[in-house]
Parts: sequence; structure tokens; C-alpha cells
Amino acid sequence: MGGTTGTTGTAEAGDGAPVRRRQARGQKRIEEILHAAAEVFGEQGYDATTTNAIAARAGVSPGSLYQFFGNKDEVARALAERYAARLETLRAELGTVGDPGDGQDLEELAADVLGPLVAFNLAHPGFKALFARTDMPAGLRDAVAPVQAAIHGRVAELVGRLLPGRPDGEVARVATVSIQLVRGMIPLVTGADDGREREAMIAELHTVVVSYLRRQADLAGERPV
Amino acid sequence: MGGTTGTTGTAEAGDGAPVRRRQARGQKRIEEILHAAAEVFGEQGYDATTTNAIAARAGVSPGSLYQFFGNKDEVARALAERYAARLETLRAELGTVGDPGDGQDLEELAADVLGPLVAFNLAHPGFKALFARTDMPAGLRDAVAPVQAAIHGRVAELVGRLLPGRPDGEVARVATVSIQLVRGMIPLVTGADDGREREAMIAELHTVVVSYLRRQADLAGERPV
Amino acid sequence: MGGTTGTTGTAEAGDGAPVRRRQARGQKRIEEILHAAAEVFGEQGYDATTTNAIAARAGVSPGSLYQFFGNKDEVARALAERYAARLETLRAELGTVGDPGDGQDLEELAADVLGPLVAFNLAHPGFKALFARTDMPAGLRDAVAPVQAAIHGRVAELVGRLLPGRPDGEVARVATVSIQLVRGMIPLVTGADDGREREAMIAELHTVVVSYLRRQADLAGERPV
Amino acid sequence: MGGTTGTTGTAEAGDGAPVRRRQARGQKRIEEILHAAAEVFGEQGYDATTTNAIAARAGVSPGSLYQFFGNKDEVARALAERYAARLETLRAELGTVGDPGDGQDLEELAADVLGPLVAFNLAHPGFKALFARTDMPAGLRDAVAPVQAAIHGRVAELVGRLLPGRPDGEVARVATVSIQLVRGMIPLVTGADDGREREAMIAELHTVVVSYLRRQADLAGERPV
DNA sequence: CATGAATGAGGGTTCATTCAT
DNA sequence: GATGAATGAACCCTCATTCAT
Repeated sequence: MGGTTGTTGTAEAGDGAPVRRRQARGQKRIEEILHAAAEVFGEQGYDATTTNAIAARAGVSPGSLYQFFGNKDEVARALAERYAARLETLRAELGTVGDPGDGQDLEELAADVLGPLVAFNLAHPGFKALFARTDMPAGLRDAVAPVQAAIHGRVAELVGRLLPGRPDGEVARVATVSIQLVRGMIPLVTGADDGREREAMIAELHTVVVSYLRRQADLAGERPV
Repeated sequence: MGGTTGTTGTAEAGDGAPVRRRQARGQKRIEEILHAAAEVFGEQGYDATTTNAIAARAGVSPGSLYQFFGNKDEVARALAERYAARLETLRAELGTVGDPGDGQDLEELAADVLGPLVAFNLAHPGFKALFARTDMPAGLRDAVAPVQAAIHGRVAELVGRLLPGRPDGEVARVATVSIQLVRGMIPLVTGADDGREREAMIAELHTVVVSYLRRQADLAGERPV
Repeated sequence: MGGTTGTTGTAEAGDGAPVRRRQARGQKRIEEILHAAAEVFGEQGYDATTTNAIAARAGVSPGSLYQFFGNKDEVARALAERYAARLETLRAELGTVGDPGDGQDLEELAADVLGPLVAFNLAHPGFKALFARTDMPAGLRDAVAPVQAAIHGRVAELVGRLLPGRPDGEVARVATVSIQLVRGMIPLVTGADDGREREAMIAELHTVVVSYLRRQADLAGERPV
Repeated sequence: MGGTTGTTGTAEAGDGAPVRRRQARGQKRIEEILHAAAEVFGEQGYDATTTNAIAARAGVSPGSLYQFFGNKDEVARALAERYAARLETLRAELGTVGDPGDGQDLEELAADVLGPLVAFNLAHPGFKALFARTDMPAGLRDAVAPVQAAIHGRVAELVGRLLPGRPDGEVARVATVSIQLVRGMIPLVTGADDGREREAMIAELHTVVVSYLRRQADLAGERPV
């Protein structure tokens, strides 16, 4: 996706600038709507959120929302993709997460991944409304599925390095479980009333993930595939 | 009345039998409605489930449903209580779960508790629609809150025995986390496509819970409060 | 209906007594239902009153209510007739209301009629729900129409004596107006918060009716038809 | 709108015109809905009127109605306020109604007030459905209460001039009774089948009100407070 | 593209009425 | 006759979505 601007423009000759401006304005609108959606999803949950509420929060008319998004689920999908992109940016900024090997490294790895992830969740209250639900309505499931898959790919990569030699299926499963653990714990973190309880829950999250993965690593050692 | 059993028992009044039969019918209806609700909740999720859908599935008119339940939330509440009662029965049938001490016992304890719990979830598809959601709409939250509290109490009891000497707050937290771990993992189990994957997920669930709790027990040993 | 039991019974030979007892029981049920209906109509108004509420208040099942009354309107009709009968009894007990002639008599006549009428309304809170409404839903209108007609006949009789020589149409109109005046004023009487205000409103009612009828009598004198 | 009448006014923003036009459309819709409501209220009565019926009569969807009115009661309230405003306009157009003193003036005063009032009722069939009911369901009562109070204030003002020196409480009562007399008589006027009967009823209404108020004025003279 | 009024199917709920027991 | 659970049409209201301006 780098800088390949290639042939994307269907703009007519001579008026590239207005088109771009219009596109830019459209992009701004989209941004505003998604921002509003994140807020309302975070406050009310996905099902209870109405498209009109999103539009109102964005200071935009309902019709405008439907100019950019075909329906409610597409708003969710776009927001999910937005989150995915930011997570990707996050990951990129972290640089190369160390080649995990022993327990010590595991702790660090977990800290490196979970820390920003928790921060991300706290910074983006709408995130968990889309991702942290364990049972999803059909529309939402379809909307976030691709993003889920991308996240799963990333995590599987890390887990694969942690458990070298394990069959892909098992790696995938461990990745799935790891994600689910985080997903399940996040509400306990974001829902904590005071900072002390929140810190404690964050520590529990680390404990859960680390002890699970360490056990997996140990098992890998025990039964040399 | 008296001894007038002569005729077929179409007695007008004074006999408890018709009342009992009618109550029995009402109870049966309630059962049918809750059964249908469990199904539909399980299939569609709580929000997407309509009271008319529940009634239709139960082979009953909407008005009939409202004869027994004041509104949708009350159906959920009643179902939650039903589940709580069955869980309690389950627990009672298990007898006294052993006094946990070392790691070996912990494995057994986990197996004793998680095994039936998983079986219960598989047998009752509606259960997770009420309990496994991490973010709940207000109505549902209120409906299941008492039952959640009861479950938490049970688990805290077990955890307390596992981590003697720990302050109540920490025990409560470990219990909360443990429940949440199960809650988060259950969809992976029930959602598994084939039996092999399901078995694997059940194993992961055990691993997750045991490694977490063992780590907690070790910590308890390390830092003698 | 004195003692004319003549040939009313379709009872089969030999079991007249049970039938009568059953009829008596039915009559008692009817009485209870109408009593309950009067109460609930008085408290909630006609439209807001549900047949189930009436049945419940009567300590009877909805089905039982429909055993005696084909629908809600018929309950109203029966109640209206009951009220009419009691009003008739009232009138009969009053004996012959004096031959009205001059103003003095008019005052007395009004007092004789209005006093018991007000008392009746205060004693029967359901009465005004059926009669004091100035605009009625179709069902209720049909239900009370015959009784209204009967009342109108009685009043027209009195007015006719008060305004001798007036054409029937005018007498009927004065009767209609008189009834409407009472009908309109009754809520002010029954709705009065304290006794003092109520007494004042009763006085106003007298003033209204008397001044209207006296004016009519005067007019009768002025323009000798 | 400034002077920019050039193009057809499809300006994107900054111009008040589209907004105004849209508001005008909204106002028109409100008007249509209230007009329809008045009709249906007039035909069916308040309780029997459904919001869908109002919407249909207005040639509008149910959702549209709820865009302007939060619920059925608010429609009634808005209609009541509309009526109040028109009555006020009516009163203003009448100019200063003469300082009433003797009987002659009273006749004129009554004619000045009652004439337009009757005309208003005949022109607005929904009016009596909201105001002429003597017993109201809770929702309607709340909806029209403020308007009732305003009307009462106006009438009390007139009555106060008619009965100088009377305590406020008595003036208020006479006003209440006067209003109630009109309220009770209006259905006889609007419900009249033919014009002749209607005229006669209007005459009766005058007679009723005038004879009542004259009697009150006489009483005031008799017992000089 | 923006607007926001308009749509209308559908949701939860009520209640007059029926009917199996 | 008595019962009360059962019925289901209809009500009020919501909200995802459309469309004239």
C-alpha cells in the first residue's frame, strides 16, 4: 500500500484539485462519523447504538452518514478497520519485538504487547464494543471478521516464534486463546472504578497471559513434537 | 368436597386437583417459554431476540408470554435463575469438592468444576447469551446481576480455600478473573465446529485456569502476607 | 315487577328450586360484577377500565363476567339500567313532587329533585362515569341511551308541569338542557376537595338550575304561546 | 435572503432560505397533523383516537407524527395550545369588552363572549373533545391543564368586573361554574341535527349563562359583603 | 454531496374476548 | 356455570433507511 497512488483517480482533466478537496472533505466527514461512532458504541454498546445517534454526535445528518456507509454494520466495519490500522501502527512503532525464547523474554514480550494494547483500549472506548464481545450479532460478526483475522495473524506470528516447531493448527489455537483471554479481561480493566483496581486488573491480565503461554512453552519442551 | 368422588371429578370447587392441574399447566407453559427463550437467545443473542419470536418458538401467543413474564427482561431473569438453580444442583451433586492444597489437587479441582460447567454450557445453548457477554445492555445486566453475584460467591469460596490467608479483596478479584476466563473461553468451546477442535479448546480452558490459579497459589507462597 | 312470577320459568318440572337457586346465584354474581364495575368505572373512567379489572375487583374470573355480559358495553348498559332503577326508586320514595307553580315552589321542587340526585351521585361514584360524560365513545353512548331517554322522560314530565302550555318540543329542550346542566355540574360537586367547597358547588348547582328554570317560566308568561 | 435571487437558490450553505423553507415545511406538517388530530378527536373522542389514525388522516406516516410529537398526549397538548392561542386572538379581536354593570350590559357581554365561542366550537370540531369532557384521563388532563387555567383566568377577570367586591374565591367559583355551563352545553349545540335546533340551543346557552350570572349579581347586591 | 423530514416495517406490550378443562 | 390460561389483533412507539430539496 506504500505510495502506490497509481491510477486510482477517475478525476476529469483540469479539476483534480476540487476533487481532491472534496475527497478531503469527505474523508473528514468519515473521520468525524467514525469518531462519533466509537464514542456512542463505547457508551451504549453496539446494539443499543442508533445510526441517528451516531450522526447527531458527529454533527451530521443521517443522510450524510448513509452517503459514506451503506448501513450500520458498515460503520462498524470501517471503525474496526480503523482500529486495526492504528493497532498496526502501534505495532510498527514498537519496532521488532524481541525473539522470544525463555521465560524472562516472555514476560517482556507480554509487557511489550499488552501494555500498549491496554493503553489502546483505555484510549479508545469504542474498541471493546466491537472486539471484546464474545458473542456477536451476525452483522457485527461479519463486519469485524476480517479485522479479527488480521489480528489473529499477527498474534499467531508471535506465538509461532514462542512455540517453534508446533504445528500450525496448535499455534493458531494458542493465538486464538490468547486473544480471547485479552478480550475477556479487557472489560475488567476498562470497567474498573478506580485506578488502583484497574492497575490490579492489568496485573492479573499479565499473569493470566504469561502463565498460560509459559505453560504452553513448557509443554512444547516436554513433548518434542 | 366430602366423599363425592362418584362422578368423574368435574367438581365445581373445593377440590385442590383442578387448581393443581392448572398450576401444573402454567408451570409447563413457563417451562416451554423459557426453553424457547434459551434456544432463541442462544441462536440470535439477547438483543436480536424478540418476545414474539420466543412466543412463536414456544408455540404460544405473545399474550401468553406476557401472562407469565412482565417483559423481555423478566424472561431473561427467570431463565438466569433457572440456570443458577441447575448449576447449584450440579454443584450439590458433585458433593464436597476436595480441600485444595497442592498442584495435583488443583488439577483435580479444576477438572471437577470445569468439566460439568462445560457440559452444562454445551447442554444449554442459551446460557452463554445471558452470562458470557462481557458488555451487557442495562436490562440484561440487571436481570442477571443477582445470579452473577451468587456464582461469584461460590467461586470466591473455592478460591478462598485455594489461597488461604489472602485478603478478601484479592480473593474476590481472583474469583472474578477466573469466572471471566471461563466466560471468555466458553464461546471457543461451544463454537467449535467439530469434536476434535472442541476437545482441544476444553483442554485449553483447563490449561488457562489451572496455570492462572497455580501462579496465584505460588505467589501466595512467595510473598507471605 | 312486584310478585308477577307467572310463566317466566322455563324450568323443567320438579327442580324449580335448584334453578331458582342457580338463578339466584347468577343474580348475586351479576350484582357483584356490577358493583365492581361501578367502582372501577368511578376510579378509572370508562375507557381506562378493563374488563379484567372489573372481574378481578369482583373476585370473579374474566370468563365468568362474559357469562353474564356479552362485552364491556353490556356491562355499562346493565349498570346504567341499575342506576336508572335506583333513581326510579328514589323518585318513587319522594312521593308526588308538588305541582309547581310559582317561584317558591320551584325552589322546593329543585331542592327535592337535586338533593337526592346529588346524594345519589356522591353515593355512587360510578354513576358519573357513565352519565356525566358529555362526549361518549360510541359503545357507551349506545349502552346508556335508553336510560338517558327514560331520565329525560321523567324530567320532561316535571318541566311540562312547570311550563304548562309550552309545545312539546320546547319542553323537551328545556328538559334536555336541565339534565345537561346537572350533568355538567356534578363533576364539580364530586370532584370538590373538601366539604366546604362541595357545599358551595351544590349551592351553585341549585342556583344554576333554579335561575334557568325560573327564567323559562317567566318567558312562558311573557309570550303567551 | 439578501438579494441573491439570481440562481435558483440551491446554495449549499450560508443562506437561511432553505432552512426557513424546511422549517416552513415542518410547520406545515405540524399544522396538518394537528388538523387531522382535531378531526379524529372530534369524530372518535380522545381515547378512541389512535396515533396511527391521526397520521393516516394527515396523509403522513406514524414515524412522521412522532418526529414532531413525543406521544399522543403531546399532540393533544399542542392542539390545546393552538386552540388557546386562537381563542386569545378571538378575544383580542373583540376589542375591549364593555365594563359590565347592569343587566343590559350583561346580556351584551354574554353575547359578545358566547357568540364567538360558539362559532369557534362549530368551526373546530376537535375542541370539545379536549375541553368539553368533564372527566378526563390522566394524560389528557395534564395536557390541557395549562390551557384550562388560562381560560379560567380570562373568565375570572370578566366575572370579577361583573361582581365587584366579591372575594377571590367566590369569583373563581363563579368563573368555574360559568365555564362548566358552557362546556356542558356545547355538545348540545354542536350535536344538534338541524340549524333550527342548533339556534334554539344557542339561545338556551345564553339564557343559562345570563340567568346564572344575573342571579349572582343580584345576590351580590343583596348581601353587601 | 448535505440535509433532515419522511418512511414503514416491526418491536414490545395490552386487553377484550374465547375456550378447554 | 366457573375458571383462568390462551388468544391475537391492535396499540404506541422506534429506528434503519430513503429521498426530495
